[in-house]
Amino acid sequence: MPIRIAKIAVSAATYSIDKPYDYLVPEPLADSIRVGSRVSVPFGKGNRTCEGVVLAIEQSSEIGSLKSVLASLDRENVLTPAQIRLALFMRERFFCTVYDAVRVMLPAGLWFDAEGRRKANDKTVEIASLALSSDEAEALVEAKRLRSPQQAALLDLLCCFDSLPVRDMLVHTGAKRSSLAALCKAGAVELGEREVYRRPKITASEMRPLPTLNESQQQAFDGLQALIKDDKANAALLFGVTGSGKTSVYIRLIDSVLQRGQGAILLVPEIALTPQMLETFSAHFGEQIAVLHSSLSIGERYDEWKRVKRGEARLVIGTRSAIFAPVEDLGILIIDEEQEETYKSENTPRYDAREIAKYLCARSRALLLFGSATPQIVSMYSAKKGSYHYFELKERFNEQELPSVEIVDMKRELRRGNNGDISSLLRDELQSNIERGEQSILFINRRGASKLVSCGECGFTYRCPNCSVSLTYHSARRRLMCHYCGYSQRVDAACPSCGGELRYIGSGTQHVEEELHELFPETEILRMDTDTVAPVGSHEKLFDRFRSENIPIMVGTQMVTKGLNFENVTLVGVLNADQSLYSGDYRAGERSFSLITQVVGRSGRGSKPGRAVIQTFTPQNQTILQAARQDYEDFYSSEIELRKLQNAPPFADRYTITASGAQEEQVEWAIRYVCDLLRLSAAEIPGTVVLGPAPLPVVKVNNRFRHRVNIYGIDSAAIRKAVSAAVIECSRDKRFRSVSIFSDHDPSD
DNA sequence: AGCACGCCGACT
DNA sequence: GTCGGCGTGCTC
Repeated sequence: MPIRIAKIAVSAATYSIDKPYDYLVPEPLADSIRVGSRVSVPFGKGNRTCEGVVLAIEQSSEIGSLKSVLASLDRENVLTPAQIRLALFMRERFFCTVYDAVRVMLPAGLWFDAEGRRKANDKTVEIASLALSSDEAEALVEAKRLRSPQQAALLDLLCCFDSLPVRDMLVHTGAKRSSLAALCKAGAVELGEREVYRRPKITASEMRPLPTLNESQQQAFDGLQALIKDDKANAALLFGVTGSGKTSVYIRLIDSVLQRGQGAILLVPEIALTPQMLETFSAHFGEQIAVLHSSLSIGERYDEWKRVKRGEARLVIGTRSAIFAPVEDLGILIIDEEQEETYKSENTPRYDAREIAKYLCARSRALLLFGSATPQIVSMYSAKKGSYHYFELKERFNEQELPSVEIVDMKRELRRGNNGDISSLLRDELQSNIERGEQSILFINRRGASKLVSCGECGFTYRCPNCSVSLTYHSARRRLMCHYCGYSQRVDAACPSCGGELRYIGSGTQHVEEELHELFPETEILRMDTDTVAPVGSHEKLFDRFRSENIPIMVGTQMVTKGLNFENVTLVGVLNADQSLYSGDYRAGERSFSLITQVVGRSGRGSKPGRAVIQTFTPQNQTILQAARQDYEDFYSSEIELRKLQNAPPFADRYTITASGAQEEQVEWAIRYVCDLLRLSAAEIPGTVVLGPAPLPVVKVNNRFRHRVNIYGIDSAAIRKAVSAAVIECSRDKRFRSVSIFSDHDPSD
């Protein structure tokens, strides 16, 4: 008799021991255990039960000394063969276990809590249906009319609709449950259950016809549509300045894919997934859309996932993790604002949705479309060298003029005796906007937006006890907080070290708001920051207020830079443009350019021309000047030269290995060992360099010290192999037990 | 990571 | 004798 053996990826395995483990499939479970279903299995010396996913099933005549699968956890295969392949790909690409990959691919509702209960179940409603022919039922209605009017009403309702949810029937007729029970007992009505979906609320709207395209949109659309029909694995970059109407092109492309009977995925950065945006898509695609993002409830996400898996929704719109939606026969995968860092996960598995997108499109011969007003340098490089098809939307919609931009030198401002956050030019511009009844937006770079508390006499500053950073003051909570571990404490009345007076430095949004109040005492100001712990939808409400109440000035961080169109905004100010330029990361330039470009693009979206004021301490900085001119081409050509000199992407791929632990000497010892291993294998890979080890800029977080080594090179596959081998060897080495080690592809921290 | 096994010292 | 400390090695 042949024996069935299941190859299983187990949840208890760490990266260094992760591989398919063989288990016997006991005869009674033979039917329920399938490739792609989850099981529970014993693992390790203690045989503690853990979860596993079946990767393959093989027949064998050997009766080895294998353990047996304990139970099946799914009735169906929750993973398709394609998803299993993807999990294996992710292990190789992102240095995670197969189970880590599986965990992030499936919706949270499918997972089990500590008691082994599912976190979300299929939701059903109780329905009542007619158990009689309509003639009999109508006769019964007449018979009941006088003595049992409630029963008659219920029956009457069912004569019109064959079956209805019980709740609705009772509410509608005002009948008691007992009346329905009586009808059941009499055999006139049957009760049953029907599955329902928990859907995220999208503001309902009338269906709209497809958008008509202007000439340049039409050209891009024609070219891209040809690539869809091509049935090859094509990738394309759509470069479109802010306001050039990329969304209309997306809509037409998605429509064309759906018409062909294929599926589509549209990824957007967290911040762009606004109700307005969803409303636009729902007005074109209605019920075909499934929405997947982090603020859905577990049940909603689970049901949206089911709708995709069952093929009922063929267009998925969502943030990073929506890349895992099980869309059959993918025709197009669009990544909007492809430069956004939110597409890369900072937790295990440290996946990049853009990398997964490339993999998926290559496999399913779908069109991969990256859209951006400020593409990543690496993407534009691919386009220039021809590995991506390239399309451009040149005109702003309605042929609006780009805003006129002024750069203000804040050093000069300081010399003139203005040590506030608002330059005199910006003040004058704000003044004239207030007088004209037009709106203004002021943007504060997030990195500069925190407030330090320090002693004026002895220079004391508050430090986090768990991390190597200063605490920042959050006026909303009136407490000192750590951005890294969440530690918070109250602030003292006087310096705890010398008793001197404490000063608050830095320009938080609140600080700017106060300064504005002094400058314009009569004017209402709306403040919006990312760090205020805000309930879902509250940003929307603030934006709505800003629009509808025509509030003259809005001050904010990151939030205010993205996507939204405000007709009446004709002035934007960037208060500290330099803040993001000098972080030491090779992407700092590209981040700043993108940020400033987007802020400036907020101005003049309506009929009136826009202005922008950029305040900086380095007014000659090339990136700032290029962003001010919205000159991507120029930025690209200088930046690409820089990258060549730095041997940075796209000229070399970068991987890192990070060691962390409570004792810094141990961590340093381990990372030095990793570094040696890496140098040894890098010597065998041409064009590869190992840099480091070095402590991270913030060396201690949550009482753990972090040190890192970088490896740069062209042969990515070989480098990944070397990196993986080094990580495995080091984590198996008992000398480094107290140290944990992980690797990542080009992290941005 | 997490668990058993084993080899050694301290204590009933 | 034997209980329990932690160093070592393996996980189908």
